Amino acid sequence: MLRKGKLKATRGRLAILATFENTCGPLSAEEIAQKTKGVDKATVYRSLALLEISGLLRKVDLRKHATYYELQEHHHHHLICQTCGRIEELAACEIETISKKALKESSHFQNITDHSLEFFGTCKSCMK
Amino acid sequence: MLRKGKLKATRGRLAILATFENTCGPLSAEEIAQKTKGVDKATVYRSLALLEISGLLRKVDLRKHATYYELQEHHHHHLICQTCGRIEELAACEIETISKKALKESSHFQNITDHSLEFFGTCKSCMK
DNA sequence: CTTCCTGCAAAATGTTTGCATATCC
DNA sequence: GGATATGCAAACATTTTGCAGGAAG
Repeated sequence: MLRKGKLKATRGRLAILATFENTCGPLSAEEIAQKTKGVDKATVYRSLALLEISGLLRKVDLRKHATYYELQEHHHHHLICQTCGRIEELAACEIETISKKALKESSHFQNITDHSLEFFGTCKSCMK
Repeated sequence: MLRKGKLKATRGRLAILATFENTCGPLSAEEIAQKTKGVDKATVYRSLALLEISGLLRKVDLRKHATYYELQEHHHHHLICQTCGRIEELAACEIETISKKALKESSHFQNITDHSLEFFGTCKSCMK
């Protein structure tokens, strides 16, 4: 898995990836550092950056102060409750068309390599 | 403009809004504090939070460490160059359909009030 | 005149860096 | 063995908070 990203399989990185696999949903750097015992915070930040560049992880925008990451397994987006923070995963994504139109409309961009799409709203239990 | 958001029209808030109108594109809290002379950083952060809640400003995800805001005038999204950070504004947004499908697909959410959609890629001058 | 806003200073939080040592291939 | 990753501690950046005085409705 790490070799696919052209990265050395070190203890720290393996531990971080293991943490992701034992959790569902996005994690902040802080949370990862906490859950991954025996790995320094600095290493966590450095690893997250590398893992993101090599495409194993992806940043998620939750509109919080901290940076969140999740495993780049299948492409998907999120529904985030603005009240309690609950996160639901959305399977479908039909954004390719929009993306192509965006590039066509653009005057200065050569290509689009990535996008972020998150929906914010209220979940049923916060609604009452 | 502030009254529409049920906020007092204070010196600080007026100054911050003025800064936005004198600039094009998203601004970070830091940048606003710098450009808006005579207003304290703490006031800037407090005001930005309020202005966002009342819908006059909106957060923008640029995948940088700092939080960016922009005036909530017309609805639009951005194209962000991953190399130089150049930002282009996209006029069109046909995401309503996707949003409705997302809500239908969801099991726990009552409504969707907002979304964030940004495209990341490379601009022509960074391509060579 | 009452409520809310503001500045200042300090603290909390989140992230990055330098350097010596340890680890991976 | 050589390049790269790690831990530790310290620096840095960003955001939040407490409190006393000031401004808006």
